[in-house]
Amino acid sequence: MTGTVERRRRVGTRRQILDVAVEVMAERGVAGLSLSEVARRVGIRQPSLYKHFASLHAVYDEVFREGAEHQRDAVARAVRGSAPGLTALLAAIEAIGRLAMANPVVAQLLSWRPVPDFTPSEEAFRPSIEMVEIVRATLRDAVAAGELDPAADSDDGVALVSILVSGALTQQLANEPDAGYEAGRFSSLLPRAFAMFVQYFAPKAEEQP
Amino acid sequence: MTGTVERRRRVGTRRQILDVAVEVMAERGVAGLSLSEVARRVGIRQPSLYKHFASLHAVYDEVFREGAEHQRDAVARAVRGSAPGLTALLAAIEAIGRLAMANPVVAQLLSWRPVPDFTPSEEAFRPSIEMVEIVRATLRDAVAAGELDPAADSDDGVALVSILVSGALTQQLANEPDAGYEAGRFSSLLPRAFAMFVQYFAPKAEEQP
DNA sequence: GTCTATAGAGCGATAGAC
DNA sequence: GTCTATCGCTCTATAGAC
Repeated sequence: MTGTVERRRRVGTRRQILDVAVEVMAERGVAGLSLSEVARRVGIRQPSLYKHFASLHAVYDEVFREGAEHQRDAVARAVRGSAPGLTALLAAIEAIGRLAMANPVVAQLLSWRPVPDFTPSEEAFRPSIEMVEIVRATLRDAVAAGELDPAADSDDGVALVSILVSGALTQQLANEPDAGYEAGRFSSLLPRAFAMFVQYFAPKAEEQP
Repeated sequence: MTGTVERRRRVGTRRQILDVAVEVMAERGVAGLSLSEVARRVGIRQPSLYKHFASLHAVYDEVFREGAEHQRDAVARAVRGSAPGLTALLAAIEAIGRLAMANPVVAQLLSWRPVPDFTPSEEAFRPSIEMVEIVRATLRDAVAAGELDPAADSDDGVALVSILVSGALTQQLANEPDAGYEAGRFSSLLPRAFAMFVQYFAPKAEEQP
């Protein structure tokens, strides 16, 4: 039997630092990340960490970047796997919800600002922008298909979607963080919140010519 | 001219500790509150703080309690000053929004869980429960007046309202914390989010007998 | 209710040997 | 890329004099 430390070594120290960092944040809160604690659990001395990351903020930044990438990829996958338009939009929303509840710490880092002096670098933030563009494109598709009023394809439309998603997840993470996406009192309301949005932007009577 | 420290002394040390605590949280993040820093700014030695509060958590708890009371009072005031039903509900929602943007730190303490090892005491939490009851009562009024479908007067109805409110405020606080309620890209969408809710729970065709 | 003194612990980061 | 040693700083909380 290989000891835990030994096994961990084999995965690559850098990878391991990031995983343990998320672990620590889960226990102490996102702002409670400490490189000393990470080093302790990884099984190296704290100064050795600086060979892998330039600073505490650099660790936050990389966790942010990876989290944003996963989120964008989950949305892209959900959209690709669905009929374009409203079906894809709902799939995207649910994908974000499931991912957030499976990884609450990263979700908090991405959508709140829990570490006051940390701002993600431009590079770390880029996947989030790309994700918004994907959502925007599904809104455009839904409008083109006559499923939504043209007003939905707008900055306000995207903002309203993000309000619904972040509202459900915020309430869920703050009140029942361990409930899971399906069981959660708030996260399970996401489809109904989506229905509110769809009804609000229901296309007017005129059909496309 | 009275010096700052002197003036502060006159307001009462306990009051001052709470005000400065909010100040510090605004600068360092909610989780970054430090009694040493509070004592420094108040102009007393840090051990003296313990004559006023038993611990760091006790300070958090009191900030939470006062914040929850203010929120409840703002909602009660908004409801009392409006026609019962939907008008009152919108007024309540906007009151929460304005209060949150005027006091972002307290809003974060109330609706997120930014301090991992702090949970508000039952007493501190009570005003929040009372606020929810007020909101629930306005839903009941709106249903009785035929403004909403009976389904709106339910736990899910309240949860959906809270999702809209916390979603708009979370996005606003995380992305444009200094924008103010009226100017904020997200907070200014609260009335439209409310309209989504109203339309979703529009009463069915039958009138009351 | 304020003070001094102190215990006991934590942290991020750097220098320099191997 | 790991280590030891260390700097310099932060913090919460308690004991006990006034």
